[in-house]
Amino acid sequence: MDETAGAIEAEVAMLLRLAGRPTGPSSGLVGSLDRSAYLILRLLLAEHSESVNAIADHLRLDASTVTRQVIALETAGHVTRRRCTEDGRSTIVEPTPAGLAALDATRAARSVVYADVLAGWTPADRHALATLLAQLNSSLDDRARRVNARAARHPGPLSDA
Amino acid sequence: MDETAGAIEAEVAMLLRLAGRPTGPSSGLVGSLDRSAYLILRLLLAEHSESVNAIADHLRLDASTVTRQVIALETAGHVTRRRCTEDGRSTIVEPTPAGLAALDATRAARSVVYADVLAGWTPADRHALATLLAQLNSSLDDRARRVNARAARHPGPLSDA
DNA sequence: CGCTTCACCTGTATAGTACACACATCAACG
DNA sequence: CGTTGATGTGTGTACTATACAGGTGAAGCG
Repeated sequence: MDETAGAIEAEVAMLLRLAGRPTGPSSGLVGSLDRSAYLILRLLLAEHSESVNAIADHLRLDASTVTRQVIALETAGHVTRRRCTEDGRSTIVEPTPAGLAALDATRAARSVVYADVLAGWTPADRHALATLLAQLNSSLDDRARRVNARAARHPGPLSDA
Repeated sequence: MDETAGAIEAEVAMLLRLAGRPTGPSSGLVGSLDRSAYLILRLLLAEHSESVNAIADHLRLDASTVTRQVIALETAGHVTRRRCTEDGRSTIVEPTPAGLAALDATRAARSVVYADVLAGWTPADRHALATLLAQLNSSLDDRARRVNARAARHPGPLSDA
């Protein structure tokens, strides 16, 4: 019944290989933001400001990973960090104008790449793919949250396949 | 006109984050093949035997990376390596029965995960996603080959956006 | 106050990858 | 045949992105 599940899994695995190194010198994206910086700035564009923890939650990343990435973004001048006045434990991360400009440039560069990749596609197929990918991301995120919640209740080794 | 290109790019970037760590203890895929081993064995199942270079080409990986992964697979007993008798430079990689069994187990485990992820989907949407992902992979592969060919002719720094 | 929880940061480890280079082999040519 | 160049593989090294464990300081609760 779910032969499509296996097929989709296989395609995703291959997609990770093909699209998974979008940064690095051989990708044609030199000088732009790497994927994590890109996703963080996209989030900050939508939310204006977020704590490190909130970013980690949105991106399903470890907070320590986000800490380093945010520090790198700050060093690059793309975000500012400050202690939250209401809760001195939190760090508020906000994008700078330069960061938003870099986001825009990166988005434009990547759109060009994908416009090239999708050059032969019909508008209907493009639209369908965009919709289904969004749906897939939502489903993957749902599952990650379910698994996380279960792991928190049963801190033993995972065996959920 | 190609606003969908940007949307697809954004969804792919997010998908890479959500699906990109499928191995590791928190994925529920402990004990299975990692993604590269999985893709190599899938290729060997289809082709029966391949040289290191051929694998690298199929997977768009550096040959040195494939060398290491094939050695790891050999150590794990999942493939055999031998010098090609016709061309002593080439190494012929062949799957072992144990390797094919591991591939099957991994495929099953991953199918279960994706069956779970896709549980709420209509068959039509699943089918459409599988088809469009295959199409996307094909388009990405095409572009990678085009870019590669161009880089080989103009060995300077890339600037193709 | 003292204990616990929380948010963050730092240290360390790992996977996966590429690039530069070394080595062996083949192929072609004189 | 020996030299020369191309090709396939393997090795040394480095880098990125990530997670997990542990430390530090702030908040909150009794």
